[in-house]
Amino acid sequence: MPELPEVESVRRTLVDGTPSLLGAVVLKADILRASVVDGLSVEQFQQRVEGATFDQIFRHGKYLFFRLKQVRGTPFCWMAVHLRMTGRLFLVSEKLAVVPHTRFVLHLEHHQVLRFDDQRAFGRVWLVADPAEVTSRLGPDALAIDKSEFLQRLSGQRRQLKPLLLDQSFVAGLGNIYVDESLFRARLHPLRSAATLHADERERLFAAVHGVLQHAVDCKGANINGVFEAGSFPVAVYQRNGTPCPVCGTLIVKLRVGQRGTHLCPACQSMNSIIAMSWG
DNA sequence: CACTCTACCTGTGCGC
DNA sequence: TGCGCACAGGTAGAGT
Repeated sequence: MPELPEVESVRRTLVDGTPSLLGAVVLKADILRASVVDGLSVEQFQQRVEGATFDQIFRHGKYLFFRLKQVRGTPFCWMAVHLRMTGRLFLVSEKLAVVPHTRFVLHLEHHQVLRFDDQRAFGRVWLVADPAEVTSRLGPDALAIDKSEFLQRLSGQRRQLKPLLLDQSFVAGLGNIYVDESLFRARLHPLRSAATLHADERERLFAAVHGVLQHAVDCKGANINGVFEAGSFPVAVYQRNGTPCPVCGTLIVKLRVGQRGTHLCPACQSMNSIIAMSWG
């Protein structure tokens, strides 16, 4: 499940790798599954991408945006990519152009290809004139947001912390793994209403989100049962139900919150303050 | 507004 | 061995 740290790791690899995607010219676009292209036809996608040059890449939340300098029509367009559950982007030799779950391949100069694989086929690619067409629906990037803005956005919120942090219009980039890890680090129960948080708990939440994401970026993402082989971020609670809490040794438990598996330490992340409030 | 549910996908792992 | 099924989860959109 690529979330902000994994997507950032992809971006850095494409920008800083050898060769870099920056400066690469698209010779040909092969779409192996039409549904990967969203909002325009495969033919339109090919027509606009072929001949174009990658000249900028940035990330917002879990989206990657690639600026393409075009040869005809408007000077630039943007290719937006969301990896969703199982999507992966690689810059590799054209000898490795297709594997069983390859969804599209952009053939580049020098026998390189940008390859998009996606076992579950939820991932999507769009072409937009302006990234704001996508980012306007999103909150600030969860790693870029500073404390004052985070606290400002948190004030007035009354929703439970788990669905709130998963909501990409609140902050963009957290998914199920890093929400559970952030709430564990903040010692906050996922069912707590944001309205019940004291000032010190609000600051703890910001510090936890920022600290978890920064650490995970430094680790090039997580490693869940070997799924993200590139990353080495050690999860404390995610899918670790039945194992001891790394802080207190209490067994990690799993709940369902909304439709999501939710993992926590029942001792470190107690609901005591809520119970105390209800006892008045 | 807040929430719940469904659809979109497919590999995995379980019980029988 | 193999079948059926629940499950994993990000997001959009519909419904309560």
